[in-house]
Amino acid sequence: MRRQMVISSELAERLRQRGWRLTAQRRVVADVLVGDHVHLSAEAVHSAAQAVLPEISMATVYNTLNELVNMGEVLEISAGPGPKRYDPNTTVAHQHLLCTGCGALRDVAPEGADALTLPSDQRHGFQVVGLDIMFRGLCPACTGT
Amino acid sequence: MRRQMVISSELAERLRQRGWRLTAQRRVVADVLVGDHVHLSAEAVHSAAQAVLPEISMATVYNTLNELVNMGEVLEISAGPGPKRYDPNTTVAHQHLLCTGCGALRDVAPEGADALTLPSDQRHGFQVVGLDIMFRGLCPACTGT
DNA sequence: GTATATGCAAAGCATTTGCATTAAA
DNA sequence: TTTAATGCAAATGCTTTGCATATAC
Repeated sequence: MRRQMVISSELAERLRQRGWRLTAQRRVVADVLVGDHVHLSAEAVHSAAQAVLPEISMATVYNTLNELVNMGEVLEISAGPGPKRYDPNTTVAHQHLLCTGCGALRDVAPEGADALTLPSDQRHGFQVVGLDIMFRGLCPACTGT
Repeated sequence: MRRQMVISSELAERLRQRGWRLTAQRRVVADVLVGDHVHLSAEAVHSAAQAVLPEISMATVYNTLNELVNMGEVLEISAGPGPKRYDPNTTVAHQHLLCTGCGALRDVAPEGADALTLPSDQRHGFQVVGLDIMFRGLCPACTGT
């Protein structure tokens, strides 16, 4: 059994070294975004951040999330209706499984993902950079029995 | 050489037989949504529809698109920023290639897509129904030489 | 001290909704 | 004739932006 050690601002500190101006707000947002199967909406990040720093604004949360996405430290996921979600799991390649009933989202590692390629006659002259896979289904709670 | 024959309402007529109340507006929207590599925004559908039926409203376009999506006759694609797009190609299984520069979207048939599965220990109890694959890259125009 | 981030409030865009009118069946 | 679709305009939800103030460096 290992307890979760709160290493405040592991990510934030790393970004500071890259020249990121480290504010209390940014540190809190970075601290919220840790772990697997974490797919928080901006709203959820804001709530969690407010628990620590009550005066943090939505605008700052959005600004910070967009910076983290542009820096490649957080993934942005648009799935189904509702707001975008933010996924801090960038170190391990993974895909997603979405419940079309309730929107629940899980990280998954499908089999055969490496073998998946786009033949050159299918590339339409594009320079292909990456791919995202979204499995759709119903979670246990939404399956009805 | 084969000229495109305008078969007015092929889709619309089929849906009428399924009990869809066939109005001029719905017929026009259905007529706009034909072909491969067709990924129109609601706005674009509205413009194209207005060329034929000037009085058609955005609300009706959205209503109709949502019905077609719910009937499984049109696919809804959320990719990157900007509005959703609508893809009438539902008969042939296919995936998408997105230009992250300009948003251009192409239908593709990747290799190895059939071999792609989610092992049961990765399903988190979900009943898996399908999957979407989005290749990301830069189109010829956005590659900069 | 200076450049940059913050908070607020307002604006923006995409989409949905309520309701009286119109049209399909 | 009846039931459902339309158009309009207002409302919604999410996200971005402008600007004066505050803060990291």
